[in-house]
Amino acid sequence: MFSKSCEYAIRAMLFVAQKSTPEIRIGAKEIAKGIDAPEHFIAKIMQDLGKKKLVHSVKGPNGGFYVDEHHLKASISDIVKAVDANGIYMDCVLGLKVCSEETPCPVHFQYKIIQENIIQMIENQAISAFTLSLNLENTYLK
Amino acid sequence: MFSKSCEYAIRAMLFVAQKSTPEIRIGAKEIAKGIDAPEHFIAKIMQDLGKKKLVHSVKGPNGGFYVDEHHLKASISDIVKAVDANGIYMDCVLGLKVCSEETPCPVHFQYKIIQENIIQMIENQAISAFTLSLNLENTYLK
DNA sequence: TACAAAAAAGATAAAAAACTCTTTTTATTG
DNA sequence: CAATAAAAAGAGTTTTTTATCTTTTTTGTA
Repeated sequence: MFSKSCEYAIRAMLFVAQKSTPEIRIGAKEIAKGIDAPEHFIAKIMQDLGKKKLVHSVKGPNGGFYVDEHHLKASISDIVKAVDANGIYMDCVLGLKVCSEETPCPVHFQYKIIQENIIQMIENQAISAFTLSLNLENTYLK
Repeated sequence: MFSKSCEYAIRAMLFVAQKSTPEIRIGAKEIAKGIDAPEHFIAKIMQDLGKKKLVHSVKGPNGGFYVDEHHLKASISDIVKAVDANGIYMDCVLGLKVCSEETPCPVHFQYKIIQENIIQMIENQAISAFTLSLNLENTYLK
């Protein structure tokens, strides 16, 4: 459904949302450990999320990544769009170049409902909504 | 969601189901044209579906692929399992190694419903059920 | 029996995704 | 100001996926 990069990006972002404040930044190494992902790969992904303005980054000693109130209002879909583009919104589940109400693939109408549910899953909660249950250890990132 | 190979496999199988009988076999080239996919790649995929007993194949002049009554009772999920293994049934949508009711990822319970819908989409109709609307040109494979 | 058609098998190639390493830049702190 | 910590940048590697090409085997038919 999502690329490995995107899975890591989502988990990394949720981790930073849970652990960081503008004063307390989280380094790539710590993120990698926190979500059980390869360190250098996470570094690249975080760099990307920084470019796309989904997180802040600070260089130098005590630097790292953090999110502010604004970032916390983003949704998982913002991460997905940044990393995997709009495939989830656009692409036919059977790979047809065009698949529409007029020229549907054999599962078009069944998939449409699933797609709407996926979109709801990634759009209808802000990043901030996930931190509570992470803190309570009701949900996990590794 | 599915690999490219799996998308092709599903479309190829539906195409063969629509066009073949035990007497009238469909060649890899014809399948490739019929679903707009690369010929040699389709040949490999069909070879695979043959090994996995999802289609029959006949060598030599007038040979090709066909499905019988038994094959028509299979579902898309049988193709998916043959080509992509059981990821759709098993894997965490955020890539956690273990993701369960006890140690769920942050979207576990939302995704669970989606996953059930996906499984229903690929399990609850036999291959034979798709040929009618293909024949009526209410659905398309390319 | 010779030829041709088609899949099977296997090798190879190209592209993309996943992952790693090195160097540079920036900033903090002793 | 020197040392150090951390991200940025960029190059490189490995693995997987996608796709192609060539040779072999099988089989029907002239």
